[in-house]
Amino acid sequence: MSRESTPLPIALPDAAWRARFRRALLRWYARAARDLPWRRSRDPYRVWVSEIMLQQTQVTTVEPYFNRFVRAFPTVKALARADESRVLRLWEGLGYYRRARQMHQAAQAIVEQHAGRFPRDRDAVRALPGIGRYTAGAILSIAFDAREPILEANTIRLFCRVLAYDGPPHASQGQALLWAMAERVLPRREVGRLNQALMELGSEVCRNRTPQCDACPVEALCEARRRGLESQIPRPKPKPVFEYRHEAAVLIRRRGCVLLIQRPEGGRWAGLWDFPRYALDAEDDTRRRAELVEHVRRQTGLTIELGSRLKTIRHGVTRYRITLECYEGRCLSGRLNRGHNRPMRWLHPAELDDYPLSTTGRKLSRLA
DNA sequence: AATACGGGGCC
DNA sequence: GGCCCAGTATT
Repeated sequence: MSRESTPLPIALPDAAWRARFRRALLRWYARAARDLPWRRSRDPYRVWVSEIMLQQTQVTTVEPYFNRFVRAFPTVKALARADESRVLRLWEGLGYYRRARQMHQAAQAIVEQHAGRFPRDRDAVRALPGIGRYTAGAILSIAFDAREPILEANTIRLFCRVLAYDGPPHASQGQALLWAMAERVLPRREVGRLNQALMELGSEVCRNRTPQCDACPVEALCEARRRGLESQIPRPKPKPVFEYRHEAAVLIRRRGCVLLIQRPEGGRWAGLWDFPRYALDAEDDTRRRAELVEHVRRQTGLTIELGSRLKTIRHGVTRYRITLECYEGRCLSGRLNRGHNRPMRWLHPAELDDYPLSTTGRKLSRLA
């Protein structure tokens, strides 16, 4: 049977080139590899945890989170039987919280369907929530030396330059080319080592802004370097348009407790706890604060008296940026509105440690 | 193919 | 302030 596949935009290197490339890369990696916590063991569970945490997250950010996490949950089974709120608590500040929920769910699936042993089968791994093509390839190659390719930020940049491919790397044509390259470059054995060496080279030498071509083991094989194009490849991504908005967060106090709400399912920070927040017009201050008292009364049934403004936080969030003004409120009367669909609780400040909070919520909790 | 999903590192 | 980061799932 014949399948019509779109031809690759440019030709892939031949076998002799690939052999030279692998040899130079591995020689360099033997000398230059960083000592990272998840490289000290090939336990598939640890490899898995690291790969999930490293999705869209830099190595230096992940390191402390990884160490705490595997200490708290050393095995798949330990993770599977943990409370989700404890898992989220250890994920606090890392972002993309769906990763933590999906990893927790996947751990339970591994216990039920694979007797608690991380599966070696490609399709079984891909079937786990939160594991896509990259992460499956990374785990299978690093933990089991399966001959599986990977493609991620570092190797996209590396391959684009080596091949002098200046098309958009995330479009389907670019992805086809780069995944094909990722597969063709693999050796027969020690696949995990090679995949990690590719990422290490992309991260440490073939850097985004300032490629260190003088220190690169494959400089002589790099087509972008040969043409002097290394600083123009890959082409920068089109920037998303941000929406700017203002919100107010309120610390409402009553008898030594503060009011928390749980963020609704389906939205941002789903299921995490937070201080009540209200969208505001960025207008004059007195009117804003009067509106705020009314918002709180309508939404919670509480009558509050606002104290001083505590601080203003700017934080960048995907696709919009919030300026958050934090007010202190004292609860004068009223009770929590039962009809409101968001769960709310009065909590002692000491109890806040037991609840997974949004990042800004955690910052606010230190004021409580 | 486009979009939602976070927060911090680093210039 | 902007750009980027060991991507995945959904529409």
